[in-house]
Amino acid sequence: MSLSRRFEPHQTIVEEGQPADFLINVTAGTVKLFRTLSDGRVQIVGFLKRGDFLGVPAGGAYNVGAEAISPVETCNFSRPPFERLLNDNPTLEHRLFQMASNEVAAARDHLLLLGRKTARERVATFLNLMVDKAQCGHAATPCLDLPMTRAEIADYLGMTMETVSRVLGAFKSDGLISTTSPSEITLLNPDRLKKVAEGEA
Amino acid sequence: MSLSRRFEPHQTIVEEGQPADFLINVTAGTVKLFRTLSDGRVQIVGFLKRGDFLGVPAGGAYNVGAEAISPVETCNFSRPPFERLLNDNPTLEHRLFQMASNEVAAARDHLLLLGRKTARERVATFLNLMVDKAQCGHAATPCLDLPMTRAEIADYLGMTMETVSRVLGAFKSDGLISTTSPSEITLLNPDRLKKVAEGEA
DNA sequence: CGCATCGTTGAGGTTGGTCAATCCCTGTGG
DNA sequence: CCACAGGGATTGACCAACCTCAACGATGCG
Repeated sequence: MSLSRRFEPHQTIVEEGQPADFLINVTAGTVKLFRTLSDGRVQIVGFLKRGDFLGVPAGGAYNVGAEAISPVETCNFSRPPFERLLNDNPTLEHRLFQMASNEVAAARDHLLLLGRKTARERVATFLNLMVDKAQCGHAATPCLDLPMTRAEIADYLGMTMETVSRVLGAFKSDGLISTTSPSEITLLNPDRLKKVAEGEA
Repeated sequence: MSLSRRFEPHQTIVEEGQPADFLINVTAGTVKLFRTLSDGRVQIVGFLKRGDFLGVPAGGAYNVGAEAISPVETCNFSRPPFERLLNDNPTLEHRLFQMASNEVAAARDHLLLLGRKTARERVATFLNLMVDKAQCGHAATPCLDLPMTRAEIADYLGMTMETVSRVLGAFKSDGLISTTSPSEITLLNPDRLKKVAEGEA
């Protein structure tokens, strides 16, 4: 009833509009979820990490595509037995309901970002978000290892990779961050970065 | 345990960050949900109509503000008894879970819109969405009566009211819509408008 | 009738996008 | 060991979509 699978970076996990036969739990790695327009424009709607679910109800088809960013392991539950499990186990459904509610809340933050924030604010918000997710935030100058490319960051933030790159460059000049490689970013001043993210700097 | 309330247009229903003491069910009218930045920028994250809920879990505080657009009636459930009701009634929780999943799907459409669509595409998408919600879509040339102002449409679409106005003007010149008053819009060519919404025209 | 709110229209500016060249790093094969 | 290829990242010059600011028109209400 549960099936384990592996995916390499760039590999497709589910395609938009595909019948949602499985409920997928990510057990390792990072996954991007996205929606696309017919001419190729992409919007990444979220990243999944260990413990996150994909394919929660929402009708008979996945409403997003999913692709592995780093090497990914998943645990796939075929739907009918899973639905039965839910019926017999209200606590589990309660748990999923909580997760769905958190997703709604996260989506609303994302909507504010895409609808109303400037490029600087978007990138700053993104960095803060990544720090929170990585739970390395207790350090005075937390250090990130981003699994995604500049283009993927751009697709998450509703901008172009060039602008992402320029803004990160500006943050470096401003002494807000430092980098060893493109994927390794240290936040030199988390407090100020939080203010930038909210448009207060 | 359940409390009925009325709100006039412009009246605040809940404030962002307020403790979420009630779960609110809209029984009549239209409500806007929004998030704001400290400098006054607003993003509307959704509209509620009859049957929609506000204040579903998501922790101890509302993560959005809510304001009446048209005269609104609500039914407020104080939280502790409602939680008990949920525990005793898995079917009800199942129902709310479905609604939350639908909300996630809607939010993802909205993210694609805000992150990647042009002004024309945004307005076209909005009109289509309103037709669907109003269920007057079976007519060959469905007619809308929008309860919200141009500024509110703009805040939903992540643009300015001027641009909304200009795009609607362009749609009129293109023969896509006609208007009797600013709030009354007839879709003269729903099929083509759908294509515009997806960037295929 | 006059005020207030909403909507429309116009002129001009700015942010971020586009297009293109270059850099950097890593892996590969001669 | 080094040349080269290829993907990602960076940088620059230019451009356009949309925003800003401001004036004006319509509608409704006291």
